[in-house]
Amino acid sequence: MSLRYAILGYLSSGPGTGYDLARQLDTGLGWFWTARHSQIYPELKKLTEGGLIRRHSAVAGENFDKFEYSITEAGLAELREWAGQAPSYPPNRDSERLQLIFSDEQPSSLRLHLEAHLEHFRQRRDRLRETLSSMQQGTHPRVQKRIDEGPPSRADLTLKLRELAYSGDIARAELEVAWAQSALDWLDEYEQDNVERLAGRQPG
Amino acid sequence: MSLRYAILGYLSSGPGTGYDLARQLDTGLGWFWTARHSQIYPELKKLTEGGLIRRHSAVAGENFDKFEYSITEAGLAELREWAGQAPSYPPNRDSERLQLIFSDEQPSSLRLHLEAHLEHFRQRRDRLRETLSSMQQGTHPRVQKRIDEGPPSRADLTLKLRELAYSGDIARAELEVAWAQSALDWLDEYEQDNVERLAGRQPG
DNA sequence: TTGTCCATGTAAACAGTTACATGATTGA
DNA sequence: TCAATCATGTAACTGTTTACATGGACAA
Repeated sequence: MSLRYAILGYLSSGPGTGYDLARQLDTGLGWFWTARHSQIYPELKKLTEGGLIRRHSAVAGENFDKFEYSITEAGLAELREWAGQAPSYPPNRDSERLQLIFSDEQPSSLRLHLEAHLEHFRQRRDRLRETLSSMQQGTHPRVQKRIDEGPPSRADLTLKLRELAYSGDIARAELEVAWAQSALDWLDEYEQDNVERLAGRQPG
Repeated sequence: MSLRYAILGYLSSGPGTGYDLARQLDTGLGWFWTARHSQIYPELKKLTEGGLIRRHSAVAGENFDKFEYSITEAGLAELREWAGQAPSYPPNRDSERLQLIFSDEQPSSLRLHLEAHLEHFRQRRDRLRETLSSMQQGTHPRVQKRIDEGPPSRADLTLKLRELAYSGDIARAELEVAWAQSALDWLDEYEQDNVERLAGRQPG
């Protein structure tokens, strides 16, 4: 249900094509929503039909047009209305945790599990840091465009809220890294104990 | 795709009805997966057809039978195989963050947003603490059943992995609480500054 | 007898992923 | 001219939610 607002939000910083959106949302890097182009193009159509965005042709090559979309006043109003509502939280679904608690018959797979977790969130943390850093240095094109071309009264808040959001996500990733590290420390001890127990049983 | 494993995992601690599963998964409380009964009953049928669980009648009232499901050897093998794989992480989708970064034109809604966030994760933290606590005290029926009736070699690990999982989720909730609190502190200052700025402009 | 919980299903709609499909532009 | 990237769509499938539907058990 948030895809439409992710699109409206993106376009609220300036016009863009479906392809632009797909690049932003496909990877999900530096962004808070993900979607494939196969979901984006139909949604752009719906938003256009609803009058929340407008579609116009733009030159892509010599005899080839692309379509740019711009947000309308109605779209801006709907985005603001949505942003001002209290957040709602989706039901928790965490397959990593499920796998973890049902590994109690195969502790041998725990190291793989925890190391993959560690690596995943290290990378996420690093990419989030890079993105935040580029925003703070003014080299993030889209955010800088929003700051430069939006109403001056908004500029400070634009950056501050991104900092809040990204530093929060960075802290989340750091927490996962620390969690996995302490779990791996425990696992070292656990496996050491098991080795000693087996050695004690069969000395020599 | 994890629903089948959530079900297999639940049944790996002992037999249960579709209704039992629905109660566990409907609220998602103290659990890592959520589903409605409308999704559970068809999935139980599929799993039965695949030979991963078995269905048998059990007495519910005088002239009324309910259906109990038990995991089969094939089901246990599939559960173990899945649990041993490296975790994979779904693409990030976070409507709360989207709402936050697009509130830069309506700072007036930020307090509502942050207070709702704070309250949501305070409650989640408290419920997770209660669940963990009941497991550690041996009063969590389902987990205690798994510990008591499973192979003794598994018992320590069953509890330890639940502790890892739940304490990790508790730490996540605590992080969100701390994040929201520091954001609210910033907001207090921000609004104070604005009041002073307005007062400075129109003194008296 | 009335309301709450126990108990089990199906149907329609919506959201998201994967696969299919096509063609232009640009730089090496 | 070849590969990578730009650019735009549709179709089929899977997963999830909401709504529809039914009926027994049990306690106030």
